[in-house]
Formats: sequence, C-alpha cells, structure tokens
Amino acid sequence: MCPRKTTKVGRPRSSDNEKSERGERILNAAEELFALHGYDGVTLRTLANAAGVDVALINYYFGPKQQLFDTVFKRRAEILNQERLTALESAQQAAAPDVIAVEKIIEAFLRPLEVAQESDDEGWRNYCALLAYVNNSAVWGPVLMSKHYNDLVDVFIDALRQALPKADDADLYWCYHYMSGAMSLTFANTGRIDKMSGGLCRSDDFQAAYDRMIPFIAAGFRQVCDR
Amino acid sequence: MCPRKTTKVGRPRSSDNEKSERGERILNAAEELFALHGYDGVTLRTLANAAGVDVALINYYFGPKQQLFDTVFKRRAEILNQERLTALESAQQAAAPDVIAVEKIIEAFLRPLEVAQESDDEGWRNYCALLAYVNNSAVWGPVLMSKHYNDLVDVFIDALRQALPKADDADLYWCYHYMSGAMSLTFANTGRIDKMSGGLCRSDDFQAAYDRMIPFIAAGFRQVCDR
DNA sequence: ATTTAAATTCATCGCTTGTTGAATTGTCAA
DNA sequence: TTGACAATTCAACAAGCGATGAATTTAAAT
Repeated sequence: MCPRKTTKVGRPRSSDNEKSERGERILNAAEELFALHGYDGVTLRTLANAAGVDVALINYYFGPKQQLFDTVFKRRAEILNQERLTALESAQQAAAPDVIAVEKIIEAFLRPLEVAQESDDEGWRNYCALLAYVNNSAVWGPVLMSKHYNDLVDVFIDALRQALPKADDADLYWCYHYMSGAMSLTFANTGRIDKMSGGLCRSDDFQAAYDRMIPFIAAGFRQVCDR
Repeated sequence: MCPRKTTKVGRPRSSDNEKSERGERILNAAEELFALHGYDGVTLRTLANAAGVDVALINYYFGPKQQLFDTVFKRRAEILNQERLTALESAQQAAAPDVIAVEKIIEAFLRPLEVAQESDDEGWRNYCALLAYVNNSAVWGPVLMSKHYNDLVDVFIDALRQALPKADDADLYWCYHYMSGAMSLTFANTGRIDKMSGGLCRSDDFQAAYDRMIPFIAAGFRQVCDR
C-alpha cells in the first residue's frame, strides 16, 4: 500500500553506512566531472547524482560552486607540491657537493605525477586532466595556477638556475613553460595520441610517456640554456 | 511621442550597412568567447549580444550550438593546415636532394602559427587559445583534432621519419605529442608566464616564445629519436 | 507586377540552472 | 531529559537556457 520511501530525510544513523564520507564522495565526483567537462559543463545536479547525494548537500559542505572548484583543485595540489619538493631535495642531497644535473631536476618534477597516475587511486588520473584544463584556461589559469603552484615554480627555477649557470632567467621561464605544456597535454589522458598513431601509442601508457619525456625536456633545456 | 524603434524587423536594406557580414561577425565573436570560456561557458544570448545580432540569427546561419562550434573550429584549421603544408614543401625543396633537417620541419610546423598570431587579424590569437582548449579536452580533442588535423599529422610524421631514420614510430608520435602540448600552452596566451616570471616574460611576446621553442623542440627530438 | 526566397526580429516554449529556507532526523553534552 | 547542534532531504525561487514558429521587411526572379 504505502509506497516504501527509499530516501529518508534527516540526519542518518551513523551506523547506517559507516564512513560514508559524503564530503569526499562529492569531491571525487567533482574532480572527475570538472576534469572531463570543465567548470561550466558540470551542473550541481549532475554532480549530486554522480556522488549519490542530494544537491543541497554540496552547498552545505562546500559553499557556492566556485568555492567547490577551488577546493577540488587545491586538495591534490598541496600533496603534489610536497612530493615534488621532497623529490627535489633528496636528489640534491644525493648529488652533493656537486650541483644537481638538469635531468634530475626534471625527474623530480615529473616523477611524482607519473607515480600518482599509476597509483590505484583513480582520482589522480582525473586530477591530472583537471590540471591540464586549468593550466590551459585563460580564465582559471592565472588565478588557480598562480595561487597554488607559484611557490613551487620558484623553487624549481632556482634549482635550474644553478644547474644551468649560463642561462638567463627569461630562457629558464620559457623552457619551464614548454615543459608545463608538454606535461599537461601528455598526462591529460585525452586519448588523442591513440587516434593519432593509429593505436601504436596509448594515452594510458604512462611509462612510455615518461621514459621519453625526461630526456626530451632535458635536452631542450640544455640546448636553449647551456649554449 | 512614439518611442524611436532602434531595431527594425525584417530583411535590412542591403545598402544600410554595406558588408555587414553578420555571419562572420557571429563566427568571430564565437571564436573569442569559446576560446575564453569553453563550449559550455558561452550562452547563445551572450554570443548574440557580443556579435550585435539577434539570438535567432545564430541558429538561422549555423544550426544548433554544437554545429556552430565545429564550424568555428574548422574555419581556420583549413587555412593553418594549408600554410603548414606549403611551408614544409618549400623547405623540402630548398634542402633537396638532401633530406630536410629536423629544425626545418619544426619550423614549418610552428612558424605559420607565429605569423598568424602576430598578424593584424585578432581572430588568430583567439583561435590559438581555442586550439589549446580543444587539444586538451577529453571531450572535444579526440573528435575535432582527429577530424581536422590528423591528415596533417601524417605528413609531418612522414617528414620526421625521413629526417630521423633511426627512430621508431612510437618515439616519433610521443615527441610530436610533447611538441603539440608545448605549443598549445605557449600560444594559448593565458598570461600565466607573465605572473610566473614576475613580469620578466610576456605571453604576447611571440617572437621570444618562438625563438626558444624551435631549438628546444628540435633538441628534444634528436635526443629521443637519434640515439 | 507578381511571386518566391532571403534575412531579420520577436515572442514564447518547456526545461534547467545555482541557491536557499524550512522541515526532519539523529547525536551528544549538560 | 532536555536542548543545542550536525547532517540530510525537500520544495521552491527567479533567472537563464537552447530552440523554434510566426511575422515582417527587403531582394531577386519571373
């Protein structure tokens, strides 16, 4: 007779689905959808549906949409930065008292991304695509990239300046920019290279991408900055 | 008394604003807005307003929104491809009977973009940003890039294969991919490098970007494909 | 002169958007 | 046991969305 209500209003019993972690479910779904469709391509209702959550809960946890976007972008930026920094430091200590080689700096910059993408956590693959979106956007790039990644840039530019003493700063920044672009597209995982190469190369073959990318970028730096 | 009607219904006198070219005005405004905000970030009303045109006229000329997007993307793709091809051919003839050098191939690929961006036609700068958006999008990239640029890729990969006979195809495609990413971000003109470098480098300094990019990319190709 | 077609505006359709206030249910400390 | 607070659903809001049929004006063809 009376139709069984499938969703119950009000605070759920904490034992119902222990560690449901709705907040994180929202962030994960948002990460995936924003990466795929961009900021404006995702509606809060689609997101709520993907996260298995009522639409009002998004605002309850994260405020308005823009703030949610910033939160999603920030979350893994901090982790990634930390891993890059420790990778750089340990490479510098390994090389001491000599100055570190360019290849090692590039490696400290790229390997954390590769490790993240190959991890079990699917969220990292989504985050890399989001990073490509933000990095290439004239609206979000100057805001979010500067806000969350500029400190890291300074550290790596410093390291490169020591490794390439003949370079002037403009050379270093431009080359860093090329690296950033190559990295973004490569790890954005769009499936483009699969089609382009007729299936010979695969977007999700991170090992192949990485093996070639380090020497590619390092040689570029040397050519421009070590003349 | 009677309020002056500022817009008149019906077909306008052809002498009214000769060569008004409303169709092209729509395409140009769409190019700019799509490049800045992406597909979903642009509403047809915003676009109509920017183009100084009634919203219904967009559908009349270009059909539904998706079809408009494709038309915008296609327009300059054909021009760009043609210029890249002739640049490659004339470089090959200049080198004959020797095989062309890697640097010359990269140059044939990049210089048309630089010339376009430095031209008076502001639309080219917008188009480059649009190209970066599409290239990095997992939704549009595999569709539009493949549709409008894959033939060109084949030609350039062929040329690179001749210039780097020791390389296997996977190497070539991956390096091409790095080049594509570096180019996209660099010419996307997001203003990121301006902030990153504290004003030392400027996004719109295409000459500076280009002067360093050719040797950077060429050295990368040689390192990976000429071992 | 008449008819047909092209180019434009207007008004409106049904749906979706982000956001929010109110109601509901559960937890936990006093 | 009561009262404050946390977590959730529901219903609704004004605004905006893409699309389109009808009306209108002009140009071109006959």
